[in-house]
This record gives sequence, C-alpha cells and structure tokens, in this order.
Amino acid sequence: MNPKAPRGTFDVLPADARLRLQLLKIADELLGQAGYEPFETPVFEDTELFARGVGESTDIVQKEMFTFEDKAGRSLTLRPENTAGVCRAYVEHGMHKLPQPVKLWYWGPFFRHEAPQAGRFRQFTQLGAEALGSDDPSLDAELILLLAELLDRAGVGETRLRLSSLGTPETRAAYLDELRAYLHGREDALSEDVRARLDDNPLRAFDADHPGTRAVMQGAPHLLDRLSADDADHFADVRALLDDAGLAYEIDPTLVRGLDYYTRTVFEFESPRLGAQSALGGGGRYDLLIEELGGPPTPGVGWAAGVERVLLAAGEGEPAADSRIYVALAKPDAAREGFRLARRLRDEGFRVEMEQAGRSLKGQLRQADRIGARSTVIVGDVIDVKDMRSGEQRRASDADEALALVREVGG
RNA sequence: GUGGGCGUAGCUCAGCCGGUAGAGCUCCUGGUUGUGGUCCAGGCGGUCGCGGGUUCGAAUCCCGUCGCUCACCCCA
Repeated sequence: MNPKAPRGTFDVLPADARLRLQLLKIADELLGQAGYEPFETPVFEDTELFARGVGESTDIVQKEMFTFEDKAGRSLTLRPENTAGVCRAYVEHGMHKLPQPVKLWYWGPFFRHEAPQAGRFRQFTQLGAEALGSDDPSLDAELILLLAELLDRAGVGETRLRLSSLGTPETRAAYLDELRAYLHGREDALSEDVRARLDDNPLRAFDADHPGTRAVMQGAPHLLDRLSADDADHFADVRALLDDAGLAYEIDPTLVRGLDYYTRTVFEFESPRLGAQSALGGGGRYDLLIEELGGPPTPGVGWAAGVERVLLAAGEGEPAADSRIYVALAKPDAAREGFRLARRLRDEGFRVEMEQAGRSLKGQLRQADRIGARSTVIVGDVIDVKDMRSGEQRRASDADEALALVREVGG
C-alpha cells in the first residue's frame, strides 16, 4: 500500500507544531487573565446531542457529521463543534451550582465531512472560549475583545469584525417570514440563484451582486429593526462596551451563523488572507441551548477560532532561535563519556544534543552548526570546548572543567 | 456534492511532437590521519499518484480512479 493521511487530514510537522504550541500558550495566558479555565470534553458524543444542539436543519447535521455506531448499537458522532458538548458537560456536572458565570476555554480536534480546501479540513483544530450562566452584555463584549486580542497577538494582520444580533428564535422566524414575503412579492426582479434559495436562505439576497436584486434589497426589512426592546438594549450595551474599548466593527444584519442555537449577539472575524474561507473565528450567544438540552434555563455566550486558519493568516513564523550545545565524539569509544556529559549539561538546564547518527567528526561539526549550537564539546582522549561563533577552542582536563568552560561560552 | 487546474527524487521543478528519468536544494562521504559555516569531487535517493488501454515500446497518447488545489455552497 501507499499509506497517506486520510483525505482532509494532515500531519503537523515540527516547524508547524512549534507555531501551534506558541498559539496555545498565547491563548492560555490571555484567557487565563480573564478568568477562563481550561477544560476538555470527549471528541465524540451521542449523535442526538449534535442533532438537537446544532440543529437538524443545519448543513453540519445534514451532511457533514462523521457518525458511527459502537458495539452496542449506539449512534455516536465525532464532534463537529464544541458548544453542544460544553453545554452537556455543564448540565452533567451541575455547574449551575458553581459561582456564575462559568468561564471555560478549550483547544482540540473537530471533524466535518467536507470537501477539503486551503483552510478547510475534515479534521481541524479549534480554540474556543465560553461563558455560561449569565446574559450580561459585558460577557459578549469581553469575549469579542479577547478573540480580537488573540488574533492580534497571533499576528494575523488586518481583520474585519462583523457583528449583529439575532434576537430570539421567534423574532428571527417572524422576520424571515416577513423577508420571504417581501422577496416573493418582487420575485421577477431577483436573480436566478437568489430565487432558487429564497425559501431556505433568503438572507443571501442581501449580498447579491445582481443589479435587480440589489435594487429590491434597498427597501428590504432588516432584522435589527425587528428586535424586541430587551434584545435591542442588550445589543446596544454590547456595542457601547466595544466602542469604549476602541474596537472597530461593522454591523452586518445579514450575518447568519450556520448553527441554529444562536440568540442575540453573533459575530465573526474575517481575514482577507484566507481566500474562499474568510472566517478566522466567530461565535455568539446561545441563551436557550442548555435548556433545549434538558438543563435549567441558562444563558451562554462563546466563540471558536480555527487554529489552522489563524496560522495560515499569520503566515510563516520565525522559529524561536534557542541556543544549544552539541556533544561531538572524536572517537567511537568516547560514547559513554559523551553521553554522561550530555546528561550533566541537561541537568544544568542546557539544551543539549549529541552525536547519535554515526557521523564523521566533520559531519558532527556540521550538524552542530546546523542546529545552531553556541558551543560544541568534543570528547576524545581529551575534552575540547569550542565556541562556535568565534571558532576558538579551549581544552579541559576533565568533565568538570569542560562544564565550567561551557558555562563561560554559553549554550 | 458540482465544475476547472495539477500529480516526476525528502523539497522546488525540468523532461511530455512516444524509445524506457534529469537539475537545483537537502542529506552522507572525501579533499582537511580529531573539527563547522565557503569551495571542489563523489555518493545515497524515483512503483514518473494508482489501475487499465493503444503501441514493438508510454513519465510522455487515451480512459478510469485516488489525492492535492481553486471556485460554488457553507463555515473554523
């Protein structure tokens, strides 16, 4: 056979793995400062959880889930997103009895059966944060600002923040009916593809290029004008906090996220560096989801960012240049002495590599150079410590003296 | 899922009016009997994505298939 990683999956090689680790550290620090705690849920759950949580009618549930049966015939699904799992865990562990809100963040693999492209995979990594148990608008704003800061520190460059509010499912449903009715009344002026999707995705008509459609949309009703007073106030509060923080955003009434559970605030960060997949991360409020999943009425808000997309937008990072020491062997029977020396140097906190590949001494020095060693310890009948930058070399009479010399030159 | 482009050494690619595989980089060795970064020489390394067809003969032509990629859709 010719083994290959399955379609839509990939191996993370060291250069990339290091960048991912850097992003993970940024997230840990940033979210930790705001009181978010790390946590994990399983990578698969009962299929029912996603069907109910994400929504039966969504693309994710209808065609993108990796579903399988266990040996007892239970239907399980590799998680396509995490909010449903988070809510399940919240209910299962009685987190409503903890001081609210409960703030959590996570990092892990997710799975969607899609046609892979740049920035789109079947197994991908999401980094996310959730705040459950309070509908305070400051949580919405806090999370949005945290994601903005995270993206900035990750080096993704310019982003566009789209923001909207969906109100309650009732207002949204009523609005969509109103919009459909409006569009049906002017069907003749609409483009063909807008007409084809009129019933399942009427909002799409807002971003059509078609002149006739655009003309029609000028007078179309907007969801934001149909929000209840409470929801409108909530949205105004969120915006005020973002304004205070100086974060730029665009109100986009056509922003619909692909999951059914959103209420009130929704947002999405986009990058021009990603091509067809412009979304770096996004999220929103889901005040009814936990109750829908059988828990007590509990509001929640959160986001997820695509790790691969963030890294793609950030471009090639500079690999951290950490200094190192190389232990070379001038003769094969110096191996035990060299091994001992390497261990002692590591005990002292140095980053140490040694000859373990049967290279000639010349090859070993070349290797020392390649890994960027500051000093090379050459073990033979005597021990020499070479400063790789100056090329100078000093002789030690024993291991202790060699260690002292290394400390002087540095590793 | 639909349509376009591509698939030759670890990497980047050349070869493609059919005659049975090359370069650069990387890696290893030597030039320097125990010494790097430059230079020189040599070497390792390829089921030419896979399967089938046409042909005396296919990396080169044809069909299928898989993979990558771009677009639509949707999203992280």
